Amino acid sequence: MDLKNLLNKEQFEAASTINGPLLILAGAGSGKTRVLTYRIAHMIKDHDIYPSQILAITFTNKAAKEMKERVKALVGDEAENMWVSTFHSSCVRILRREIDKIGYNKNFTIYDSADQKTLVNQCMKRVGINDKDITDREIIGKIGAQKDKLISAEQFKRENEKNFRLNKIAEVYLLYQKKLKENNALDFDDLIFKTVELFKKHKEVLEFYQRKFKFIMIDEYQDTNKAQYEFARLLAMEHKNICVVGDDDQTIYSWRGADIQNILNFEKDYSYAKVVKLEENYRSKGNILKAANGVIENNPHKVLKTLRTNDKDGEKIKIYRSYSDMEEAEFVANEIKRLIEKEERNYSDFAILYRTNAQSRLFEDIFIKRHMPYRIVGGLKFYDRKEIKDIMAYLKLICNPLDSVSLRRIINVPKRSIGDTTVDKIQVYADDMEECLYNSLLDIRTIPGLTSRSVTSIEKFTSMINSFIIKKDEITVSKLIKELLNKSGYIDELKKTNDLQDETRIENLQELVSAAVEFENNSEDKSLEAFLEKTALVADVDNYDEDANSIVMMTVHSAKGLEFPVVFMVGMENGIFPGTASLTNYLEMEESRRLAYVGITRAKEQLYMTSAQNRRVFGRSASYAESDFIMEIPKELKEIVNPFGVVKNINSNFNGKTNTYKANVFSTFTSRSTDEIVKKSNVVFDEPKLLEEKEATVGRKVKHPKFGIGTIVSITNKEGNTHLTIAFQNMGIKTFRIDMAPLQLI
DNA sequence: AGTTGAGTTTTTTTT
DNA sequence: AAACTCAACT
Repeated sequence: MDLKNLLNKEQFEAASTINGPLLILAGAGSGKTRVLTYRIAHMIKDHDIYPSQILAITFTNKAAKEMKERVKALVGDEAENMWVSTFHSSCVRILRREIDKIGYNKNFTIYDSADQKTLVNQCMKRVGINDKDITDREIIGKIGAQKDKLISAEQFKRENEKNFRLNKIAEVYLLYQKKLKENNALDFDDLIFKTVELFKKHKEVLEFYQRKFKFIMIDEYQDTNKAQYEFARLLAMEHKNICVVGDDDQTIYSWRGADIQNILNFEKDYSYAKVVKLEENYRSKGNILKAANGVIENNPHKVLKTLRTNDKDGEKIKIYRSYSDMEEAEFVANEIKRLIEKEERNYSDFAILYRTNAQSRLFEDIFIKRHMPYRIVGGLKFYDRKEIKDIMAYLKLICNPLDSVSLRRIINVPKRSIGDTTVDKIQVYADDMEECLYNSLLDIRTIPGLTSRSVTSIEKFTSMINSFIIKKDEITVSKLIKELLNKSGYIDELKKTNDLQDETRIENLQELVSAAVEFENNSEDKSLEAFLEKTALVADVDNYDEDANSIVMMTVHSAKGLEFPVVFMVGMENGIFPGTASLTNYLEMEESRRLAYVGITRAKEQLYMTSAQNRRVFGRSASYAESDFIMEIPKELKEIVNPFGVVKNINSNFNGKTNTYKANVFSTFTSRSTDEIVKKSNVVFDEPKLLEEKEATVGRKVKHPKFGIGTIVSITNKEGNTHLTIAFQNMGIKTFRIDMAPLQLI
């Protein structure tokens, strides 16, 4: 292959380095996917490497599919033998073959977050935790964080004997793991955790996969956690042919355990590692790239790379601030209409990016009203809908009768007069006999104290499930679902009501049957197990089709790795983006800023940033100041627009008045000179004037003579007096009465 | 056992 | 504003 002509110098360097550890620092839009695909094609075509020796890990299933397709186009069908998938999918594939060695059955069930929640709640009850003291959320978070760090329940318990609270959590963690095993189930984090455990406990298994995967590639390496890092390290130990790609400025998953150190320490972890930087951006116009750099520069970070482009500057970043959130949505809709007419754009050229899923609502409303086609990626996923989850629970049970979480979910859905009390009695019996709930159901006649009505119902239920267990390998998944919908009485129950929602539910279930048919047509392995696996591990973004002609809306997180001609970043307000958590925690703030960076760099040609002076949040009205991230974009790169498309340049009224405590404001956020920051962020210091009540809004920055500068994080009313809670940069969080405190607006 | 209604909570971000 | 939870009712 003539790589030299297909790639630029750095890209060539990266793609032609096959052996040994390689770190590719790839800035946004620098063509890393192109490099990775050519690198693989080059390995197969020019170095006679078997595709089956290649493991490539991507961040989403969509990226995996795309990469495989592109390699296939270059080298032909033999590319099918490569493993290109996410960490989770690769681990499942390994575990399906080997998990019996660590005491699970190969037909294990994957628990989604709802199943996980149910089970954790069961465990909490058993351990005797009042959910007022410790919430399930906190426990689920803690358990997940431990698993991401490869800390087992036993180890976590040992390390926290002295801390009452953590010790309680550790007890839940222990019990939770025990129950997962009894149910023959793994949660998402377990998929990675258990694979690493398997590798560590069974040398021969590890050696097999080490020998198999002589060449390993990992994309989005900056977002790997400890467990994923370890998975890769173990596999690469033998041959050391590991190539990782990433960008430290795009770490946006630290809340999921992603550790930026993984990429920063790569050269330490793998000696003689070669480092290649891809610094030429082929995606965005000059102004967009400069804006992105302007923002990310406010993070204290090592400058590992500098992105540049040869493209024209293009249009300025358009800034719009509306009166209300509804007006913001209207503005976006109008702009899209205008650009479609004036610049002959298609609906599919536009993306609306926000920080939280809940923000899609208003945009959805207006697009419906105006008959503009749109799609939402993320939010309530198809497979998260109640009716779909119910049917999936049936399927999980049929596959793995040990799965009592799924069993309990559907034993009385639709209503079969098997209530909680009855199930609890059977559960007690099952625990005594040390067998699974389903087995006890089969022994129903030997269990004392049940009404004859429930016994009959249960026998009817088990004989139905049994018949499906027998059938599951003989009929197709779609056929199985259809029969299930009828025989279980699920559809009948929905048809009985006049509820409009139930009609939608029936449609959704038909959609599920279609999804099964599609699966049968496209999948190599057509088993029920494969279907469940596929549905458990898909992200919504995996189904995003860039060719459909509609506006797309999603969170900035989901948009990672994607690009759009015109991007609207909406809700750019302190308190929304960055969120409130970022206002009090500088690490959160830095992550938010990276998120903003990711958002900005999604845009190819035009970028809008919009905000609203007033918006409804939790049904209450709230007002937030314009996002700091907008201020961080150098003023010569942006222009203010109004609803009529009129543009005006920003003639900053920056009065240059320096202030002694400015250093305090920004010192935690940046290592750069404060004067420079002040110029950049357009901060204007007014003449001393006390803060008035109507000026106090969450997210606003204020000055206190003693504590310096802080951000208002909440406003409450106590006994007729307005109290402000203010987070100071260096002095912590304080609460004041607005009419007493000598506060000054900045 | 199942329904209704009041009261409570929700917002990060996802495999 | 909507979705969810819990307790008192039928």
